[in-house]
Order: sequence, then C-alpha cells, then structure tokens
Amino acid sequence: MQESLKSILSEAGIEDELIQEIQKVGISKTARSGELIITPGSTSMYMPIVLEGLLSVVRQDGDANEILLYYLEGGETCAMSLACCIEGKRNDFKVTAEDNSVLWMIPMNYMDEWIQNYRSFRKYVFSSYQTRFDELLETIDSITFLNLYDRLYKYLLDKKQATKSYEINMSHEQIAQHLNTSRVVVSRLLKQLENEGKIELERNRISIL
Amino acid sequence: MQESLKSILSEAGIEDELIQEIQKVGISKTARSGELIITPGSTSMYMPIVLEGLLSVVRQDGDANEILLYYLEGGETCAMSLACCIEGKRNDFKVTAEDNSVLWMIPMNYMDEWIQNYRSFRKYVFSSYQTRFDELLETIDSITFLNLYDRLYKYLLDKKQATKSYEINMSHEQIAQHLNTSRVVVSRLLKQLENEGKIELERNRISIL
DNA sequence: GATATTGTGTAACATTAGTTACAGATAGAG
DNA sequence: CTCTATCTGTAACTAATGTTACACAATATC
Repeated sequence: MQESLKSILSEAGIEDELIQEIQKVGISKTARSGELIITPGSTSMYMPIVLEGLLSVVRQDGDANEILLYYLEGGETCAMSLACCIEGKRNDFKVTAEDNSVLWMIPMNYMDEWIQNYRSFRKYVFSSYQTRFDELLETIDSITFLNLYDRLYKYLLDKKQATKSYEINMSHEQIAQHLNTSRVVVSRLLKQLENEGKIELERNRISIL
Repeated sequence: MQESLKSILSEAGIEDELIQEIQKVGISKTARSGELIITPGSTSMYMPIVLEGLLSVVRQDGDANEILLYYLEGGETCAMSLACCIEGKRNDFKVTAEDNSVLWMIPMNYMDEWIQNYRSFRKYVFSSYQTRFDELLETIDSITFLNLYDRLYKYLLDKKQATKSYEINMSHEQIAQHLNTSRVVVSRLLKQLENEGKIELERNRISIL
C-alpha cells in the first residue's frame, strides 16, 4: 500500500521528501464496493487520493435525484474536497466506491503548507483541478448535446474504460440513477442496444461487445 | 481603468508590488457588446481579468449547438484560459462580451512565476478556479434537474443579477442559443411566464417583475 | 423447496420538448 | 414613406422521454 502511494506520487513528480511526509501524516482507508465515502452535507477533514479501485462522484439535488459527475481512478484525487475544505464549505455531492478501493487520506491542515512550499505539489493539485474541470465539461456536453440513447452508450463505454473490464455488473436501476432517468427507460434503451448488437444483457450484468 | 484594476486586485488581497507588475506587463482591451473575445480552437496567450462589463462563457459542440456555462463579472477571471495555456491545450469554448466591457489582459508567461512567488496570487487563482467549478456544478444542476420552464426563468433571474438590471435586451433566438433549445420553444415559455405575471415582453426586451 | 425480494421486459399512455409553417408586428435602411 | 430584415405569436404536428402497471425470471432467505 505504501508502495502504490509512493509510485503514484513519484509518478506525479513529487519529491521523496514530501512523499515521506505524506506517508507519515496520512492514513490508509479501505472501502468495499458500494460503500459511501463522502456524504452530502458533511465537511471532510481529509483529501482522499485513490490508490486502488474506483470511486464515483455524484451530484444530488434536494429531492433524491442524482447524476454521475465523473469517476476517480487510481492516482487521482478529489479536488472538490480540497476546495470544499479550504473555503470551509459543505460538500454537496457524494462519493461512493464502485469497486473495492484503497485510499490515502491526507489531513486538510497540511494542504496549505505543502501548496506553499512544494512546486510539485502545487502542480499536482492544479493538474487535478484541471482534470476535474475537463471532466465536468464533458459531462455537460453529454447531458446537453446527446440524446439518452447515445448518453447511455457513452456511459457504458466510459465505465468499461474506467474499470478496464468489458463486463459491467450493475442493475438497470443503478444505471438509471447515474443518468438521472428511470429504470424503465434504461431497460428500453439497453434492449435497443442489444438488438443492435452493441451489448449483451444478463441479470446484473452487461457485456460490451 | 488603471484605477479599477488596482481596486479589484487589492480587494482580492494582492499586494501593491504585484499589482504594479500586473499593471506594467498587462494591456487593456475594450470589447463592444456582442464582440467575440475568445474563439473556440484558439490558444490564447493572455489571461483576461474583467474590469468592467460582463462576459459570457459558452460551450459548443462540433455542430453549432451551444450552451451557456456562466458569466464573468467585474473582478473575475477566466480560469479556463489559464489552465488551457499552462497545459498548452486548445480552448473549446467561446467568450463573448454581453455588455460593453473592459478587460485587463495578462500575458500567460508571467503566471507560473507569480503563482510561485505570491501567496495572494495563488489564492486568487485558486479561488477563481473554485468559483468556476461551483458555477459549472450549478449549470449541471439546472440542465439536469430542472425542466425548461424553470431553467428559462432561472436564466432570466441570473441575467438580471449579473447585469444588475431588471431589463434584459435580448431576442428570443439569443436566449434559445444559451439554453440549447429552439426559438419557438423559448417564445412559448416566455409567453407562459408573462401570462403568469412573472415578466413583461416587448420586442428585444424582457422586464423581470 | 416454499417464499420473499429484486431484477427485467414490455405495453399503454402522459408529458415535455422539438419542428415546421405561416401570419403579423416592429424597427432600420434607403 | 416604402421596402426589407428581423422578431414574435401561435397552431399543428412529431419525437423523445417519463410514468404506470403488470407479468415473469432469477436469486436470496428461511
């Protein structure tokens, strides 16, 4: 675990001195697939870095409606937590483990100091921000410019990419929630995708062809 | 003009020394209402700070469809340009003057140095990022969770807020483009808003009541 | 194995949003 | 003032998405 943290940070260009500090003050956290990691309304004291697994970041309105914003894969971090914490604002999204995952939780109070002192860390944080920004824009593109059929297919392809597996183990209901639509609509469109030879459907499993 | 730059930056907590440098290396730029400031596909060499007026930041797909992401008001800056430039990526959005506006254009090559040397500037840039981030999320909320009627009404209220005027001088066609829908649909819903006593319609003008 | 729970397929219908077509109003150019 | 551009209103229709209802299949629980 310490190993994957080290290789991730050093890949990001962070010097050994800071890596050691991050190892010293952070704590590891494991999350089982499906586990809720950050709940809306909370004010997290930690910035999580994904060491292994996959997290989803989901936006909610006040009325149980949801939409997937993006995934966090190995090496990535939740820039929102950071901003949230620096400005002392409450989270208004939820983060869930999509697979069994391992995180490195860094206490927020070190952030400011490291950003100030380490150019490499600054760059890492900036770059994280930018990646998230780009992904939000892509999400907006999908919602705005695609019809639901294309959005759903893109969703499946994105998930395939994120999990590096052509098999997706989710119910139609779960997919519907990520796309903010209803189960019936998802079933209908999935069936259409199957009829067109793009996927194969089983209970709790979709195979991308 | 130098005056408003100075007061904006000093309000943002930036020290006189840096303000003077920003004044020295930047150039002022005026834009008439409706003028295109950043075109998609370009790689800007400048980060614009809005001194006066109002800019709109619009996302486009490859097919002439558009959607408004957010406005930039006095004192705000286009964090995307910054990221765009640091990472040498091309813009994939367009920025337009919504009113007659005055900008201060800072050459990108100073950015890195200032971010490194001035904590206040770092904070300014971070805070800009965060504000944009929040506004993107709000945009996603509107698109995802609101029907078009509510989205349109929110659009009008936001524009009222941004321009500090209860009169909006736009054609239905222009509004339709910002919302990625058609003129006919906008006319229909505006009429409904008028019938419900929320607005008043004239040619090229909408009054918020 | 019987029973309960969850997941999927599908039809019928409702609602929302998009499209086409056209008439008339308003403002600007000459 | 006349002609032209643009803007707005509205009807009629189409397409996309959401909703309700129900049958049946697969899995989990007892």
